[in-house]
Amino acid sequence: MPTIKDVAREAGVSIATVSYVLNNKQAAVSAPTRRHVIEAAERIGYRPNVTARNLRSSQTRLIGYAWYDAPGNEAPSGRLNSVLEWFTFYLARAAEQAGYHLLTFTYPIGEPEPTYHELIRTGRVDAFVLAGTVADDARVQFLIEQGFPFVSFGRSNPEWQFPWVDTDGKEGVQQAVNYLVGLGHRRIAMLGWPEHSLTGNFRLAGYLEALTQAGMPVNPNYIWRGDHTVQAGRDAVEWFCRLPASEQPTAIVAVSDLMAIGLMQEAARRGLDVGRRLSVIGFDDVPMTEFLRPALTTIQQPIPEIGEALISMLETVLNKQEADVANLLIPPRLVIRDSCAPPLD
Amino acid sequence: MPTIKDVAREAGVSIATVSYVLNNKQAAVSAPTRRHVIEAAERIGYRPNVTARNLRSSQTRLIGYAWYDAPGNEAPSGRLNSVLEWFTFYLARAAEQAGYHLLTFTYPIGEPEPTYHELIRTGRVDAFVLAGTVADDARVQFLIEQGFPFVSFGRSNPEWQFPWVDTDGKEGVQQAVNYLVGLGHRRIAMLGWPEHSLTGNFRLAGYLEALTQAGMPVNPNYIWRGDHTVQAGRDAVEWFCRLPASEQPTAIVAVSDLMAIGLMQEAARRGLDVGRRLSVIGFDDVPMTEFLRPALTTIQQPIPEIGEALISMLETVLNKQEADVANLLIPPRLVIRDSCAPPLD
DNA sequence: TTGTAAGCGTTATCAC
DNA sequence: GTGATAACGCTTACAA
Repeated sequence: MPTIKDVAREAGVSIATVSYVLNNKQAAVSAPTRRHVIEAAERIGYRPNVTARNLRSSQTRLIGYAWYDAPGNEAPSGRLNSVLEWFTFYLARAAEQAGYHLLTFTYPIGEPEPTYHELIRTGRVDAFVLAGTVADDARVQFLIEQGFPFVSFGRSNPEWQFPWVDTDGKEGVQQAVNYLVGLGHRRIAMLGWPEHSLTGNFRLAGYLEALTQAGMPVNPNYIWRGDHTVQAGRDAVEWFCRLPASEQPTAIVAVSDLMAIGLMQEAARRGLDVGRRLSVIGFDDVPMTEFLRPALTTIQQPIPEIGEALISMLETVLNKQEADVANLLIPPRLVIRDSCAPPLD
Repeated sequence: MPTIKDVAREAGVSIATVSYVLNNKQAAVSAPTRRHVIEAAERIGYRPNVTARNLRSSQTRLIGYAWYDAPGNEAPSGRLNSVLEWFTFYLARAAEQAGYHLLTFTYPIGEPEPTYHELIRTGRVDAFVLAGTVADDARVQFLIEQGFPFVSFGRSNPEWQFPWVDTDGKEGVQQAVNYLVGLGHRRIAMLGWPEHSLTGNFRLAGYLEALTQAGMPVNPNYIWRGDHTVQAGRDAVEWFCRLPASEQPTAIVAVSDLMAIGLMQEAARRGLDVGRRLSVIGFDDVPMTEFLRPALTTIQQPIPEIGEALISMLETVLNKQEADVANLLIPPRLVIRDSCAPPLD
């Protein structure tokens, strides 16, 4: 590989001049010299060595990103959060446009700190992007403690000050419930996540808010909590079907597409015609949803925007000494397909 | 961050000695000195700076991996190849165990070379891992041309010599067909990919081979080709249903789970009881498959092994001057679930 | 306007 | 056994 010395020799100037020209730093380089340098660089196909540049400027232009965060994600059956997978593409692309690359890594479940710490101490990365943060997230806590730059896709404890971007799950579910109310539904149920789930609680809050705004009472029987699995969706249907016929919900909003799929499966199995007799709305717009029968109406996360927002936020964090913490809540979009209809009765 | 100088000062030795001890290179360091150095390093929490080390040893310990390779992969509807997504986890982990990290990047569809070239010329990575290679793959061709180290998950043109690991798709489909034959099926169809698909052709070869070995004739009507979409699966059912009733297949092997899902959907819509009246086998063992009704019998790719094999192959490529090209075909495994039964008639 | 040279944090060659 | 020191390829302060 040609080095800066080769360019200098080729152009008949010093390496400093080459550096000036190629970095557009010092304006005071004569036009002819500049041209010679550029042509020489072009001629011998010179590109600055990233490692050397990094060493000199004590940075890496690498952003650490751990792909797998939730327990159980290793087996195929656990690998169902396609949203995060889709997310990485946009994150990587946004990073590249900002002159960074993603360094993706893994860590043992439940013990993130050593891995993050090692990456920091060896100067491997300039910053981290977190995803799938939870309440009391150990990574957030650790990175705040270390004072190491990071941004997060997802919130954590409200008392922790750190830069994050998140989907406004509350707003999303509100849209969904409003849509169902507009369709004429009065018995609307919510399939949520366990109470410790931050994200689940935001989404549930949207459900409650929308009902309140519509002047509808909250029926505790209409809130069923389960894990992020297909089975939880099936269980929910079983639960709702146990209610007296006149009390059974005519529409269900699920906190995730995966659970909505379980909902649809079990409803179909029981002869409940989803999209007619029962309306279902998911959350995420996971790839599969549009191929379901009926195609699932769902709340689409603004994944590309989130990726871009995170990187732009990270640039701010990285450039400013004074990191005034910014947060960004991006409203999702209700994608209306075929799984909802006005109630039959 | 403490540097090697700090350790030297703390231990009262020179930086050379510190380096010797920490790299276990020169045996000739007295035991007490060695101990002092190790303790000093421990005490001040020293870890060698990766960038400096890399510059000195002209390597990066970074493996470039482009996540998104196939056209149409950007939109959620295109992002359906969860196998590749699952794969990355194991690839990243194997890389880490070998002392490397994955640098993930993206490139404009149809124009990979400039991105790969830039990564090479700037000395960003030591090697690449390719995935989703196709016939006449531009990346393979380019990297061979450049003589830059890489390994590939997937084959390409047979006349090109390069290190790859692949699932033995032929063997996998043979297993599937043998299983169906054992169940008593005589009218077995295959849902394949278009003719230009290398992977598709390997899998189809398994179908043909198995039929031949079972002494069964090949009925051209039993081979339907389509894209890697759910819709292709639906179309296939339509096609097979157009055949005279006595000729209609009692079992179908699909070249991918996604297409098998389309198969199942359309069959169900037509009242064809999958798992009883019609047997279906997929390929990949994508996450969703076990939650389908009936749970899909499918050919599971040995993803973790492939990731590990690739990294171990890459280490060979990276360490040997003389890169004698190795290839590895790993047999997949038939995962029997509920979508197959003996034929009814 | 351009060149000299220091220095980023290592590793490794050579003295001693 | 251990310590100076050169070198990796670059950026940048300072000198010319």
